[in-house]
Amino acid sequence: MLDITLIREKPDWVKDQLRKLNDEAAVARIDKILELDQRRRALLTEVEQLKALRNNLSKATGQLRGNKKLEVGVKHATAQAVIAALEADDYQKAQGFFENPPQHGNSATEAEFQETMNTLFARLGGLGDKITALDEQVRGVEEAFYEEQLWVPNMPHASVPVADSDEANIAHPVQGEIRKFDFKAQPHWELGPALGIIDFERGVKIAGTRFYILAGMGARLQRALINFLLDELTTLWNFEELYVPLMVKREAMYGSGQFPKFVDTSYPLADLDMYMLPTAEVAIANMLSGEILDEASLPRNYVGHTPCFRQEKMSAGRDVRGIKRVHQFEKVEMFKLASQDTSYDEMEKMMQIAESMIAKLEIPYRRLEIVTGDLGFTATKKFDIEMWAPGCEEWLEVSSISNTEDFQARRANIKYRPSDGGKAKFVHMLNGSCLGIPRTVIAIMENYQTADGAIVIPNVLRPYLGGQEIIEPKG
RNA sequence: GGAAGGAUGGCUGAGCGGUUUAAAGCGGCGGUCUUGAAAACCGUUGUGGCGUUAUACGUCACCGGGGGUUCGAAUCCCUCUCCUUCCGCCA
Repeated sequence: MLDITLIREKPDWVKDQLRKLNDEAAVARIDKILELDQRRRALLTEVEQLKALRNNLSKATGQLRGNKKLEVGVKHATAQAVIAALEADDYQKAQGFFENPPQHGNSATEAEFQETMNTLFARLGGLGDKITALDEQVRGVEEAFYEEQLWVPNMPHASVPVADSDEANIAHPVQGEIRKFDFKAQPHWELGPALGIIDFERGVKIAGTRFYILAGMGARLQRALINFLLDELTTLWNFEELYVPLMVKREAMYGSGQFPKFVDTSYPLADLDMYMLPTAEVAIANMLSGEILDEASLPRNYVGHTPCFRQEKMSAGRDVRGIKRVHQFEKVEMFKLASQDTSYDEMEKMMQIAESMIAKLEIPYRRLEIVTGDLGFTATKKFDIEMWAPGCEEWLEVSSISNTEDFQARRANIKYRPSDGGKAKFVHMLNGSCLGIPRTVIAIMENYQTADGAIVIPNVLRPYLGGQEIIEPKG
């Protein structure tokens, strides 16, 4: 969610940014938002004035009734004067009578005074009805106002290259050696079944297309990789490991920005209003919602390993072979909450961490700087890290590192108290994979394959596999 | 799954339909005193929205969430969530 003050003060600038993101629909929403904002503020001013009056009049009425110092006659005369003012819709004047009661009372009895008070209560009811009606209008306008804002993406950082499509993303130099093969490198969807470590047919049999089973050393290799990554992150890089719910409430999906725009890519649970986790980011981003953190506790580094569940409707028919794009996959996710001054430094650190893992796995990789047209909904700036897969002959996105600045923090309402004691500010929230597991498995299989279809296990993973060095065909 | 009791500011805890602003204590912050500290004393203390002459002032909302009753709700009613205790079941 954007800061409404920004939209109010620089609407044209905001629209320009949205055009860089190719989001014409959001551009149209800006005028709608401004209009709703105006209506909302006008209504608020009106209803709050009435509420202030009601508060004063109700309080004064109660005090008059219980007042033991004034004679009944004076109280009765006051009530009558107030009633007359209310009938003329002159609330200020009514208030004045409470503050300065008439000098001389009449000869009313206690019973007559109570009777008159009941009339006074009834007159105040009219004010209450007006307030109720206005409150309803306010509620309607605010709902529409909020709903519109939910569809507006984050603003790109000034440093993000402006371009329309992902084809313009800027590739940084390749790190590591791209291996030269003296035989035809096979794709993992050939290697896996031949070695008996990936079973596509039986995965599809039980769950449908884009599901698969890892078997034997395939499953163990995945588990070794996950353990390697978690161990590095927790012991070397000071990340706190989290085990999180794999199903989350609807609010969580809104908080991290998946909803409302990407409802279609989620797996809802029938009748429960809960959703299968599309990424650990959703769970971790919402974990601290509504809280105010101490600046001294920032940055907070979290790592969560979870399965991720995605419908992948957007890419129906694409990447259907192998385990590159599937409905359920493992991911080790880094998540940071940082102060506003440090978030881009923290972003750079996250990239270096992810790259250090890939370097240790000894797989060639490169950084990809994402242009405006490919930024996505929540990020101000994004880098992908890609591994080379010589079998399918493509660069595989194994990590995507985003700074969302305060966009998610506004939705989830997470702030920090600055060390100098000033007003609470929204935290900056960053997320980045380290790493996407199936694609890393693909890269390992294809880079480490031998001429006879075996797979050498990367050095750093061997301790996790009882020292085993190679996965060989059976028999 | 059943029964009962709860949920109040950073924390403890009073208030249970109107008697100035949610009492009091603890903690935090600032100050006085002190060579320094402690103690004591004084002052101060949350979040969000709206308005304005905008580090300030005014105003509205917030006592677990939502809805209702009422002229007026922390207080009464409904509902949901969570917590505690007891019973049942259980990896």
